[in-house]
Amino acid sequence: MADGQFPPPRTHTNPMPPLPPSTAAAAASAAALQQLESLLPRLSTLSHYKQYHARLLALGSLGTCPPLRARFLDRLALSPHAAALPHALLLLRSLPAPATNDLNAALRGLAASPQPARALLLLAGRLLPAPAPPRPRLDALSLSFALKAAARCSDALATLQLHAILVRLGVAADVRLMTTLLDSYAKCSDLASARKVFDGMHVRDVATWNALLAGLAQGTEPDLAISLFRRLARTYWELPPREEPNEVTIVAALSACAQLGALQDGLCVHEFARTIGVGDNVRVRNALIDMYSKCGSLNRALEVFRSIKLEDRTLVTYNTTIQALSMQGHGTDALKLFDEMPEWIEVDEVTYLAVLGGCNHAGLVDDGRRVFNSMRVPPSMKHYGAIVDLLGRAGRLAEAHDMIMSMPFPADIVLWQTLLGAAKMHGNVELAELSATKLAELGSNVDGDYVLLSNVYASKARWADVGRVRDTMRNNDVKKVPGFSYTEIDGVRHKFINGDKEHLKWREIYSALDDIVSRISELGYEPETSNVLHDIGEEEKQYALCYHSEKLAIAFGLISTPPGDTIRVIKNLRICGDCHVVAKLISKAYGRVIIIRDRARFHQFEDGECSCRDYWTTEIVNVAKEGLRQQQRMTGSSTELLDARPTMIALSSFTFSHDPRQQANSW
DNA sequence: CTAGGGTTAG
Repeated sequence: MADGQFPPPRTHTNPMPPLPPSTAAAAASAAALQQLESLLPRLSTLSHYKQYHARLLALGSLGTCPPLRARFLDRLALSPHAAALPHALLLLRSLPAPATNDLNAALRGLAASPQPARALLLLAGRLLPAPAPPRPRLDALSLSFALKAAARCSDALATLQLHAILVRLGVAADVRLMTTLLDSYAKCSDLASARKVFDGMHVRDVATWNALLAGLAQGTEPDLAISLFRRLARTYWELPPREEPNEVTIVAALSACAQLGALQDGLCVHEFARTIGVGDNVRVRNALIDMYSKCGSLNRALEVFRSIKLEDRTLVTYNTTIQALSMQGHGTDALKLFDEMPEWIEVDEVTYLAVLGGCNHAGLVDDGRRVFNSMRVPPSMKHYGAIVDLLGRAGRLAEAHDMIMSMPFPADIVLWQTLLGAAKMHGNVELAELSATKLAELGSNVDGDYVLLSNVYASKARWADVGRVRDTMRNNDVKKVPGFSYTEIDGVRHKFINGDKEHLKWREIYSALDDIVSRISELGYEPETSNVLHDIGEEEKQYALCYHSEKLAIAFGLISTPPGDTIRVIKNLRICGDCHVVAKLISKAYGRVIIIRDRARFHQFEDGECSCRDYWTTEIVNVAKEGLRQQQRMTGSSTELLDARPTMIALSSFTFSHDPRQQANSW
């Protein structure tokens, strides 16, 4: 059958005629159906699917054999072929009376598609043109697929509505469905609701625990994730019935440790993984590489990498290890590993991001360009971000700007921030102004942008312009991104926020900082106050700078560990230029190795030098990146919506199986 | 028959 040659869609006003009641015909049809059934698993090309569809039509089986029809629809909707899903929807539309399983097949396919929001539209009856065919009853499976879709487009409102519907539908005791619900809340960044669902479940299994654990780990609560993991691990030693943690538990827990840079916890999770016998699992090992690398132990990370047999390594194994080398500034090694990847592993966009990052951190500009030019996948915004940073940082501002201009899509906020940072670094007023203009157009209103622009003006002594930027800041209610740092002492994490006095020992810490400043002043330290944004006096500026969270963490580390011990600090943003200078001087004055992991990479300070060779000290504040990404995920997934209204899934439009009065009437 | 949880990312 040629493309698009289906009979016109049937509606409830134009139903499929019933087959004649002939026993001979029925027998023949039964044999044909059996044959079709055995053919189902072997369908692969779109042509196969169309031929199959044609045969179902010819046999009249679309109406008489709903189970086969639904299974066919399910396979069709999930087929990777681009035209398969639209075809499945066409088929669904042609059914005079779709069954629950037909709907579920389409929901499943849409939920897994690049536009998951369309699954919600289908559920709300807004994907089928009027007059819509009668809609089938929903079951737990329908909601499971819909929740998956809601999670994939971070639609918190849809998750809430689906929660209401599943309660009304009487399936709120279904462990799998409730786990999906929990997961959806977590993926929509509503961790409070995810926890409530967890707490309200009378029966849980390991997947339920894992869903909450992963949600906390990847959200804003890695500390809670580790507590939850401890709770789960404890039950392992109890008598059955108990939860059996598995490799998924381990991967999620390692992810929390990686985010926190919690080496002690990470080592415990590794030990526990061996105890429960999943220490050899590749995904566990991939997560171990990441955990060790983010905890600053590149050696342990590489040890795990080498322990994975060549044939067991996956794309993620390489991506993670290349990223580990990149973060430590080992760009040449990252490139080498990239070149050594077995040819049977197809590289992806993450591989390129890791390699380009490695070139960037090591200042390998030409290698980076070469890699970018030889990319085997179309470069995304992030790849352009990496190459623009690479070129801009190296002072090749014109090339960086050309790169932005040559992109097949308009630059986003982060990209202009990158160019602005580069313009600041190299004192290019024109590009700084251009970037700032674009940032204003795009609605960015974060302190870092203004600071960079005002610094460029200040470097050219254009004080009137500096004042203008400050006025704009005052008028615009500028957002500030709170910077914080952690340091771990004897397995306990201490968190510091800029200028905070929450720590029990804050007096000692501040007095230690005063000592530090006077001691490194003898080595020639002068505070670099131009980085402080507030419109405040010089003395206050020094004060604000002096108590950056990483300085508090270093000072605390210095007074809490024996002389000679390495001080490790983790920071959420990029380290500022002044803190970088201070860390170098402390490492010299106090004979300490200081390792700071910032948003982008590791800095290892030793004897007055940093492993980044001062190539990586600008203070671009890549704020709101998470929020931005989420926003892009949502809008990206909604581009093909019929309209921009939120998908309201009206409770009143459903029939509920436990209500006999409504059950009889299937719309 | 068809469902849930996982690592890498400017």
